[in-house]
Amino acid sequence: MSPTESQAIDNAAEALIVLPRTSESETLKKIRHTTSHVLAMAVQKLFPKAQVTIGPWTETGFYYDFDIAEPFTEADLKTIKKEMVKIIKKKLPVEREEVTREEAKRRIEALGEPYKLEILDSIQEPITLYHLADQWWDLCAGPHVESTGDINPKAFDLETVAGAYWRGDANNAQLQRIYGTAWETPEQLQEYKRRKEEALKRDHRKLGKELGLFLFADVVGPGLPLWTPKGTLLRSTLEDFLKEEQKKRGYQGVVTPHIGRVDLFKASGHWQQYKEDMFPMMAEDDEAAAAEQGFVLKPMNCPFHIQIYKNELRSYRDLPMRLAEFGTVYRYEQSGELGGLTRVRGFTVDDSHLFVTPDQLDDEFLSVVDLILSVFRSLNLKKFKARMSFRDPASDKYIGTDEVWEKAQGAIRRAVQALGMEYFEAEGEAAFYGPKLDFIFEDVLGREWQLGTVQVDYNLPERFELEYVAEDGSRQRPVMIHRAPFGSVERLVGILIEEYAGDFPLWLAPEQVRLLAVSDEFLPFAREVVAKMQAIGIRASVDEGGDRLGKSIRNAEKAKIPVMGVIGAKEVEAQAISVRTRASGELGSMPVDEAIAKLSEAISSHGSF
RNA sequence: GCCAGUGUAGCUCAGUGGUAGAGCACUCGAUUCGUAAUCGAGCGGUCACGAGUUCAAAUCUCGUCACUGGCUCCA
Repeated sequence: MSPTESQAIDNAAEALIVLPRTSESETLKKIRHTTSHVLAMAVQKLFPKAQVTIGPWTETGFYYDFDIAEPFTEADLKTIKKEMVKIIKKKLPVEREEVTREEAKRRIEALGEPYKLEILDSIQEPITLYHLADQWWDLCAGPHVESTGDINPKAFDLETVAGAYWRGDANNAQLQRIYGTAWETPEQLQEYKRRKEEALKRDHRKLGKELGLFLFADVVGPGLPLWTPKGTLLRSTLEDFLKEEQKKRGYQGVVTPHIGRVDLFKASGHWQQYKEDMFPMMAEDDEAAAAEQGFVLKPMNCPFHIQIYKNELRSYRDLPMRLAEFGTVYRYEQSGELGGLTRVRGFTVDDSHLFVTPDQLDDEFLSVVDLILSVFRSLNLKKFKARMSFRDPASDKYIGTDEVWEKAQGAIRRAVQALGMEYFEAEGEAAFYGPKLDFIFEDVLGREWQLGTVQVDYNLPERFELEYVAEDGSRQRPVMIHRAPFGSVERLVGILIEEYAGDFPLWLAPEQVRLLAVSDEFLPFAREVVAKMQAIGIRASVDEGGDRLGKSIRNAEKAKIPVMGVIGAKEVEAQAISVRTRASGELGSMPVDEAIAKLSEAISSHGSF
């Protein structure tokens, strides 16, 4: 779990035990580094054939990768942990030795550790070895604690085993990785485990099921979510909100089909560069299939929007032209990559393609970033990182010339500098047609997901020979901006569920108000009140369950409904409801009209009741 | 796709070789109740699917599918 999540679930009372990230604590760096070596030593003692590779710290612990024929089991972890405790209790001194490259090579060869040899080739001087007394040593840069006795045997744990590729490359051998965590005190370890469990309670898959927002059905297929009425209300509210924002900024809605000819995607380059991520082509017969004549499900919306642009000869007076669509796309993600709503095979992009003149590019890019940031503000999303996603010049997975890429990347760099925002740069993260500015969020497990994105594209206008007529009558090529503030509605909903822990703000809540009758005789009045609320668009309902009040309240609380209205004899008499909110509890009786006015105001201002 | 784990009622889970259980939900009946669980009865499962071992399989073996964690990959 990362600190951003821990902050989210940290109440003042729970923050007594501080859990720093490894990068924030020299002590934890040393403890975790040394613990990973103790792990490796223990593994090699128990499994002499295991070869060591690397064992770095992570922000919450450490891991070590081994090459071993038989993968580790959960039971092995217990045995390994016992062996580690033994090593810790021996209080072996950790000794640093600086050696020449030749000497290191000689010693590693003597041990027969080919992976270490490869590492040696890739590191800079000084070359240091760390010894656990005279019993074990590893090529390592440190830092370490002074003795294995400095590791608290009650403050570390082995968490899980996993496969991992050598040097992160799927073409290389698959190694066996053991993940562990280590802290200064047993109390920190307990707190870490507690927070991890706490975080899991807000997992969007768990809450999505409990709140009845979406589901997956085996017969429909993996990674293809189905949205319930409640989940659909949530999605639509988000979509409507963004549509309104876009209307204010000169966007025009379009609608395009879910499938198109292969030829379209050949023209765009998708068929050549993106085929592996697409569902297989549908062809009428074998002959058509052989000739690559068929239809594919769209993995992106851009080629379709381009056709709309191309439909007429455009003038510079028409630009910028901003075509927007909530377009559902399909990508054939590998099975092991699917998970909840954050990674699916069919999802809806809040897509827009802006066709601009070169002169308009910078301003238009800035205004898109402004829209994205304002959307995040409205959703109260504060914990994100901005990533400039550039191409990897060494890779051949991109289309277009170096010159054009330099221009596009330059435009993004100018924009983030003009905005003075914090960002980081990542090579190899660009789309195949252009560089991006991406906005990255974290899920409950600390995994990072891209949500919003803006992309500068000189390549598709070229490939589709897009033009506009300039002031001087000449034909010019427009630049395209691809952008999606949400990124994907599915992923956004997943992240929002976790951010809010299922407690949606009033304006987003699928069910905003539930009226509870103290006994059945008050149901008619409750229905009357609900009808008034529904008439002005408030998502209200009556609990018709016939339960006692306590039970009805419990049900509404569990459903995380923001506002409850209790109705009994007194309320009917006074034409009022007794308001109870999820956030603040009982608020007392309030005339129906006043309650409705207040609700209505809170919803439209995105405030709370 | 790769490594590992999991799959029992709508949900959460118990059941480790001898013909399947609990709580909640749902239905019905009684109760008409004032801020987080009223009482009782009933319904509900080809134990993911398919093979195999066995006198006998939810339980053991193999395969398939799905999910979970990790790797690779990505909105």
